[in-house]
Amino acid sequence: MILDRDFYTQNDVVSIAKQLLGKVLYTRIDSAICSGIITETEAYAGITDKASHAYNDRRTPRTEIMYREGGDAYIYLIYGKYSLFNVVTNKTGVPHAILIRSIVPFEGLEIMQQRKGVKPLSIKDGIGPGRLSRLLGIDYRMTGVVLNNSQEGNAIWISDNSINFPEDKIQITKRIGIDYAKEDSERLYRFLIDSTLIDKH
DNA sequence: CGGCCGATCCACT
DNA sequence: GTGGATCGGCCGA
Repeated sequence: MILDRDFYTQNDVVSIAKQLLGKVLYTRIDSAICSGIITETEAYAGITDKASHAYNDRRTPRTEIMYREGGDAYIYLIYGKYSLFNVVTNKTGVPHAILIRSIVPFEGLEIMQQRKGVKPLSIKDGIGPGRLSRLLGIDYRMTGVVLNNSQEGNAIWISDNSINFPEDKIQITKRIGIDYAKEDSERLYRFLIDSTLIDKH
């Protein structure tokens, strides 16, 4: 079941970040469908959160996407190399977003392996936010797309496939790589579940 | 314009 | 553990 606007427009971005664990992120790029089970997320709480691109109500051509109604993709380029994938949440005008930090590759493994710039998938090393976009074929130029699969051509969406894991094993920590956010870097906005605890059916 | 910097990753010591 | 890659976004002049 595909997550719809009602899911993304909930008003607690931190709660949504937790709910996204175990959901399945899909892409259809050049007709090829790939997916990964979400195992790590981070909430970014808009204008009051120093770690957010929209901190202090900073509206720019890039961050304008975050001000849209929840359910669109906010994707941006970092370090000149990596496209980081976020989902926009909350109602129009509230620039909340959630970074998807890690997945377990699920469907379309062969296609993922063939993508340009993708290193071979190995069991041991993790898949971070930059690598997961490479694997799924997500590019920062797709920012602003609606998260559904009804459109023609390329698409991104997230589905609830009833994948189970022990809720009490969710780890909650500070966010990664945002020391510049000072006191807001202390917020416990990161959620992750060990990939070995996921029941893929 | 010019200059700084980043919600990362990987090669190398 | 450390530093370099690499380039768009943002800000200040």
